[in-house]
Amino acid sequence: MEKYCPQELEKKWQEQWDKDGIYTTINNVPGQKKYYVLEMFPYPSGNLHMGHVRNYSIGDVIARFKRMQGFNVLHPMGFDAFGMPAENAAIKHNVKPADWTYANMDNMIRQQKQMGLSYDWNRLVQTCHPDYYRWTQYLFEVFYKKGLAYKKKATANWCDSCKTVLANEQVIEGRCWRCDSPVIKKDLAQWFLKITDYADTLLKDLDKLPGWPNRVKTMQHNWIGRSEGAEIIFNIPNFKENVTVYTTRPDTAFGITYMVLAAEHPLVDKLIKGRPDEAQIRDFIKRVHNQSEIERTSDKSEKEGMFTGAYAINPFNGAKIPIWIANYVLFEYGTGAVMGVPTHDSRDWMFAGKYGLDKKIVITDKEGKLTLDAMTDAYVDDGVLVNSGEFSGMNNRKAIPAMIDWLEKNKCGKRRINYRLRDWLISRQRYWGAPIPVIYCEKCGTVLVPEKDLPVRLPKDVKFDPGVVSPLAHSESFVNCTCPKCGGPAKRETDTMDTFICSSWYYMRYADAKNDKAPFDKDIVDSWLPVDQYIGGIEHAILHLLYSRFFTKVLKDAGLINFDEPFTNLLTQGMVIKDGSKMSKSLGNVVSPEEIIGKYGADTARLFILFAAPPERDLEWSDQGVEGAWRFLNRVWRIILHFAEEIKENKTTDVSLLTAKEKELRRVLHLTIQKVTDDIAARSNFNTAISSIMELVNAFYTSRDEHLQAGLINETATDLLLLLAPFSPHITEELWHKLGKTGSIHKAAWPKCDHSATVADEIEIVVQVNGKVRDKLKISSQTSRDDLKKQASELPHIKELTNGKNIIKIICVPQKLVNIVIK
RNA sequence: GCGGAAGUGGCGGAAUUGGCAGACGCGCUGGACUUAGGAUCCAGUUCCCCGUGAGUGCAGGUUCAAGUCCUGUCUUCCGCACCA
Repeated sequence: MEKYCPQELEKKWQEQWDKDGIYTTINNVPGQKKYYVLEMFPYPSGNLHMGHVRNYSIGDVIARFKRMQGFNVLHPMGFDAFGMPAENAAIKHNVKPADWTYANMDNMIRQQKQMGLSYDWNRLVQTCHPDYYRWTQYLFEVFYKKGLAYKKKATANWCDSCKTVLANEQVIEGRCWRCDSPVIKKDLAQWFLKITDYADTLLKDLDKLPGWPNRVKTMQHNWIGRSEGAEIIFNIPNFKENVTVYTTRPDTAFGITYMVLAAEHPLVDKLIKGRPDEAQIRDFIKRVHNQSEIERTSDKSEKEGMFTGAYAINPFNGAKIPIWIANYVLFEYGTGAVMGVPTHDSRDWMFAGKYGLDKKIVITDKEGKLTLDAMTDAYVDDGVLVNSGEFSGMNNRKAIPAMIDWLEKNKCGKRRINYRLRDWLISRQRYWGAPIPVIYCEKCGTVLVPEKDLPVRLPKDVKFDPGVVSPLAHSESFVNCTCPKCGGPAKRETDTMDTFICSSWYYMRYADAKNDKAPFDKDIVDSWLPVDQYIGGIEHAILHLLYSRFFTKVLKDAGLINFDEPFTNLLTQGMVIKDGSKMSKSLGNVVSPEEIIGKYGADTARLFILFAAPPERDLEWSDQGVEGAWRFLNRVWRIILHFAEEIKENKTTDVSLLTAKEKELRRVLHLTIQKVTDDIAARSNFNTAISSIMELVNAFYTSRDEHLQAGLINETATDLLLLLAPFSPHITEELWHKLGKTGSIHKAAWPKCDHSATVADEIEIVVQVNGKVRDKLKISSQTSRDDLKKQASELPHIKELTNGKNIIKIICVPQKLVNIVIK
């Protein structure tokens, strides 16, 4: 028998598929329903890792399955090709970022082709290509024209290793998401996208995404961080100023004993000017402002504050309260000023305790026995208002709207909804990104580069040296230009865009990847999108997935598209780990996909990675598991070739002539069809789909010597190959042709379950006594309930157990079990 | 602290609607074939005091019946974290 040799046959079929263009997708095929399956495109680091292999294997199974089910499937691939590593390579190895990036992409495409993935390569998208970033710039201008892009001076997160600023979403526990260096604060004029305008929609529309994991939705929910509360305006009589605080607990307002401003609050300067301790306070402010994210949020960092010497008036009761400055108040959130209620807020309790500030109880527990002396921490539960003027006696929850009404009536406050989400900082002081298409003219101010002049191309005369900030600023040919409005001398913006902008719309570009008149044609995009199934890592739960939702909503409002959520179903795959931790160079536990494919072939690699764990869970790499997958494919190879002669007769099964054993094999076959179809389509449980195919193969082996009907052999072999085709596309294609079948197996129709074949004549019923299995009963599946009860209770072993006991009742679950309850 | 997910054999994992716990694979044990096998095929493999036994992190509860539902609790992982 010919040996299974994947190295030869995989290459052969990859070339054949390419030649025949069997994965080329045509837009809008009449009579076919569309299905868009997409894996998150990779950063072109140079080599595929196992995480990629897992990601693409999952997507490819779905794509192939849907194609066989008759859908018109869009399954494209591309590269998120801008970003820091290309620049680092330029600095380190003196190669141009473009050369490095394109060489890496070529290599990764070669590796992807080696995996036998069914992409339509005609739709390849590379975000660093001028034909793509031209439209990224165009979309920036769409945002700008809608007032959703603006430049402002702000305290930004700065990564001193990457020499650039970062968006909030890109700071992970005080560190840079890419290089893990500590993030520091820096005041810079930066471009922002107004994602906060969409905070409420982004939050509410999470409900429109039943196909997303709850985990991701919860994370986005928390990230957006909506809270309902009130603004309260406090007068500062000595300075003729007002300060507004934001609070979610206006019901505690009579308990305010102090107020705290953020160090950056604009009023601070005025309040402390000329005070004897002004210098000390300014030192304190400076220190707080320069505190890194890590210092600020570490558990050890104490709440620290200083008194400004000024007092504000509580509008509710006229109380005079001291104004403090403290490190725990964030300028960016709310109004940058908070009220202090030590008795009903734990943080305030600690702060007041440390600095000896007053405490006043305004909410009491059910017994009304709350006393300051007995308290060891703030009382944050609900209760009844006391010491609260006209509101005393009210339930505190009910007092909240009442007290806000009072504020509005007396013009010293109002209702307010607040979000934790901040605007998206998109400027990057780097070279390898899409230039922000803006020109600064002394006469005309900020001017957009006219559409006809796009793209603003990256210059080639750039030197890469370590530590250089904004390489574009050093390129005179780039910076100096003429104003599009007045024709006078002007300067270009030298920042580039966050690469997350490029990846916020690439999935739309695939639909119409070669359009040179627009980012895409509206009708074509609307015909393909939203993406039916998106697959990627959980690490993008907030970042890419939130940004993409935002882009989709803005582009819809701009009339460019007609859908408001980009991804209908989301599958977040787990990591590939080895020896208990994530594969990484530093741990030396990396397994190279190319090596595995070289040794066993892509079919084995794909099969193992899909079989070893369900997709959402982390997957422990196992060399022995790979051997198992390899053995299984060899088993398939041998059993199919064993029956080659019978199969070539190409007969259909004559159901009327089947023996009992043949019937059983055919039953297993059709149960497998049902199970595999359900596992792929409804559950994305590829591991159990594969295990049931293995069971089918085992059953085929078991009945190998039964002189099976040629029709049944043909049916079993054909359907087996079809079921396995999405997982291991090469071996199934090879066997398909060896058996004399015509056309590509990947163009064939998915097998249908014959439900009449899945019914067993005789079934086994479990017989329990008091819930414990005591016997089993083989009966016809047609047996009536009463008959079943009777037969079960008359089993000799059961009779022994029930003899002399009272039978209280008999539970009967059809097709499954009988439970006799005795006493 | 808040929010989320998960705890099942030696290992990866299965049990979809409350109905035989451990499918499938790995590993291990034995057999067959063989000059030989680390190939292949077949069989066995939760544990123990080996029976009317125990068993899905732990302690309770509901039910004829619980890995699955309820209450409490422990552990691990992940996300957010002075957000007022």
